[in-house]
Amino acid sequence: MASKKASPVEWRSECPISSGLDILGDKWSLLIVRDLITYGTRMYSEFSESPERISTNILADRLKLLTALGIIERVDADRSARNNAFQLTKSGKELRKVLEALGRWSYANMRDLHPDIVSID
Amino acid sequence: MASKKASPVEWRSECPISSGLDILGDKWSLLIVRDLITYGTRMYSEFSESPERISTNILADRLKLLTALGIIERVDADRSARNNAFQLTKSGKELRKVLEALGRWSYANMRDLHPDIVSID
DNA sequence: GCTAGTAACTTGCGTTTTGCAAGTGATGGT
DNA sequence: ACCATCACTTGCAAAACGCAAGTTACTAGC
Repeated sequence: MASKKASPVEWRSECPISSGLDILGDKWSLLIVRDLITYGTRMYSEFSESPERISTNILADRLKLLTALGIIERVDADRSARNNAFQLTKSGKELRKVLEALGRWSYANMRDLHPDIVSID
Repeated sequence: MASKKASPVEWRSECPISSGLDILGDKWSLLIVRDLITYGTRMYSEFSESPERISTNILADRLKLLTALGIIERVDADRSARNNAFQLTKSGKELRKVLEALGRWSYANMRDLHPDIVSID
């Protein structure tokens, strides 16, 4: 039978900010997006090399979720996982503005508490 | 003795995006900021009335953290907690750009998965 | 100044999510 | 065909969350 797939997310309200946080409101999802903006494409094992050291179970989970939401995809949709990197979809690329705003805010406002913070590229 | 207060946050790296997520990377902190942008000031119990229904223990925790980080403050710094609302600091107000970027992204990109989502004001 | 009412938290406890380490299994280069 | 290695899974301990109920302490009215 045709399966009516539930949304991968529980939406807490109709507010777009709340809805954005329902998806991206954790410490890891936007770092995956950041890496893809920085490097263009990225293989599974490469994500683990970023300085924040995401663990593989969380990584697998988030890659699945971001794929289900249409934010990232495999570079070659038809090939197996091995040597098949991830890249941003159109929707994922549009997150650049969000990341820039967040990065700028952090650099401007957290330097007192976090002196080593660097400016965004 | 003079206490050397540790930073309220563990910074995972020097990256400003990662650092922003160290502080704000959860499902609730930015909703508190959203409410303060919307209403200007807000009392403790009023936060619980927003449609996402934050529970009081999480609320107390986040208000403490956001205060320690200088993102929010009491309207009257000298008065007791009762009837003493919260408001954004200068640094908190600058988060408006982040929220706008996030809200716009969600509205533009999540409408398929979340048909009831509304546009940001 | 005593007291009642209520805003502002705090506590306890069960559930979910995270973090770490170790394990598994497919694949593609030689 | 072999086997190194990439892409995950699994198990389990620790932390964070969610809910309901309890506690503290202003403060307005008497």
